[in-house]
Amino acid sequence: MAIRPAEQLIHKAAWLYYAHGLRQDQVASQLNISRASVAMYLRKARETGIVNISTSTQLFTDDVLARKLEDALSLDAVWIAPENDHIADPSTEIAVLAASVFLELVKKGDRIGVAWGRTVYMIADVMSYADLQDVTVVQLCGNLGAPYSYRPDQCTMEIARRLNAKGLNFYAPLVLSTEELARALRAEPVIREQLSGVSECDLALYSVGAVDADSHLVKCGALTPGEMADLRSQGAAGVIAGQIIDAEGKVLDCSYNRRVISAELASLRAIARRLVVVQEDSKFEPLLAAIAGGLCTHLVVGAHMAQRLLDHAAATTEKAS
Amino acid sequence: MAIRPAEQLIHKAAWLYYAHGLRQDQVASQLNISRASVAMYLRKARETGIVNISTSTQLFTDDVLARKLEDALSLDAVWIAPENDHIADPSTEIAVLAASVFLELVKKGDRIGVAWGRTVYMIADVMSYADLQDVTVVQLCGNLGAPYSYRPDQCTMEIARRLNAKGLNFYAPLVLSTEELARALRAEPVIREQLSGVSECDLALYSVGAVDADSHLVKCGALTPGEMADLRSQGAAGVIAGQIIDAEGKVLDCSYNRRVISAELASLRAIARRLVVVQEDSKFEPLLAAIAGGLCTHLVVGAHMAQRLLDHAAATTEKAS
DNA sequence: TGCCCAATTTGACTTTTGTCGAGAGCCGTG
DNA sequence: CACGGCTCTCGACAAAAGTCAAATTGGGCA
Repeated sequence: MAIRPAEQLIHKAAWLYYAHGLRQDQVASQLNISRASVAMYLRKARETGIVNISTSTQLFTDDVLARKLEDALSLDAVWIAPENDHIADPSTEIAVLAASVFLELVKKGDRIGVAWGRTVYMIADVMSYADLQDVTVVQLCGNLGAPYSYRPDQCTMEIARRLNAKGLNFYAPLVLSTEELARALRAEPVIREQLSGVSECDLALYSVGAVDADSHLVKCGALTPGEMADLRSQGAAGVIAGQIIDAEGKVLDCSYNRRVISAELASLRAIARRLVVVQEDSKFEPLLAAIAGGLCTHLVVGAHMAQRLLDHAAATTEKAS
Repeated sequence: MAIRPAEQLIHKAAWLYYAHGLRQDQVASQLNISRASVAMYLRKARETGIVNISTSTQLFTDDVLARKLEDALSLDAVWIAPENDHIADPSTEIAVLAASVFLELVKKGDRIGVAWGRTVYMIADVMSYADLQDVTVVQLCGNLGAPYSYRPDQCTMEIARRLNAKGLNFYAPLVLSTEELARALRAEPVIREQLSGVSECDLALYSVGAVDADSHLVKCGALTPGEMADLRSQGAAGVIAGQIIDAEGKVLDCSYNRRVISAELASLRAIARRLVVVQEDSKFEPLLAAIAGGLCTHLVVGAHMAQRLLDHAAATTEKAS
């Protein structure tokens, strides 16, 4: 496959069609090819991000509820996906919205930290292609060896691919069996560099995990259901980038956390824009914990969750006064 | 006209169509309106920048000629509009390309300085709409009272409108009749603030004017053809933001320049990205002057001009060695 | 050189989209 | 309260875009 001429043609076709507003048949005659080919080239152009179609997500911030939430929780921006409507699947809706929001937050030259989870992978999956050449996507936490399709490195690479950006992976297990080994591995130059580079990110994308038997930590074998229950009784409230946090959003003092290879929460907090996306209503407490810990500046949730958060905030304020 | 519900509908339609990939009839049934209305909403959405379609201008930098020029003239980036092709009008082609390049260079939160001229207005005219709320467009030089449709304030406002950004105009004549008056006016707080704010811009857009009887300075009555010829014999090589520069790109020491209200060249040079667009082949010397004076980091020209610049650079290097 | 395979291109067909004039709803005005 | 004038909306038609199987091209390999 001669890649150069093909690429050139796609570019030219896209240019004439989208920038000049010619019709497909006019493009075809300019380039001396058939209209069908033009249609195909244009599809490729859209798929590869040579052309970029994006919709403003302003609508979802304009929502009064979103504004209230921003005030109540001191967040920089909140987007609320409608759920009342007859839309097929609310969790998909949230992911689609999150993908748009994410693309709107990315700027040229940005360094983006990406964590791991079903939500993040779902966002990557519905994200449209863009052409941001000098963007770097870095992985925030170690890998889980499980055969799941949403491994941390895959999330990172998929998002990097969609953005036409550089992906920076690091290959270490998320959890090790002993604290000593984790310490030693963290001291490895390759790993240390990656982890210390996290705080230089301009944007982070992650979800928050629940502390229950459904958690990926359990499903992937990092923790047994029993251990999870133990952690819960010790005050575990949620999971961020593979680490267990308590209700205040601080790292829980436990053996598990000491065995994890992941970006420190302080590094995450050093990132100016931290986009948290939550799909499941059941992750209410974990999300509260993340917000309490200052791990979230930008939030995408469903209407349901938004209302619960607002009610909670109102109740807390009332109690305090 | 109830503006809220209409806007909401446009947003929703655009969202369902572009983000979710639904067909127009599906969108129509979701929103309980006719497909024809959906089509109309979508057009409005495109026109107002609620959706954004942009094509990568990478193709035009990939050009070997562009790369050579970047090296030869030490520019950050060069885009070359093809002229050999059977494309209708090369100057329109350059303007369309420049508009795309400009949009690609703008980042969120940017402050953009815009000067004045036929070229700049033409770029504004073909520029597609975008939704960049926290961008500010500032006017770089005073106004000419002439009835031309490309007055500095109009250039600024038009570009601001296209970007859905804030436009910052200042109302002073470009040229005054005495040097004292110009000095006094420059000292006015409103004007001083505007001019000193120029160096804080992140991006500038301007063209360069020729020193001849066709110049707008002559057409608008700021200078007589005779005065222009005089300036030329004194070493005037071009016009940038209403100011006359010599072949080295320095402000020419003349009464005219002292009577002008415009951003100082030093302020312009303080702007990180200075996009210069030249349409006419006749502006070769003015462009050389602008480049010599470091007033240009990003350049959009036609293939013809590009070749001339490269030949000139090669000749100069040869002579020097 | 000639053959084969894969990728690309094409023409014909279907589906989707854009557009236009007619009609309906709405508001301020006389 | 009836009357233009206005915009918004709809249905129907025309134009454009998407799709698919068949044909062609080109390049590697025996």
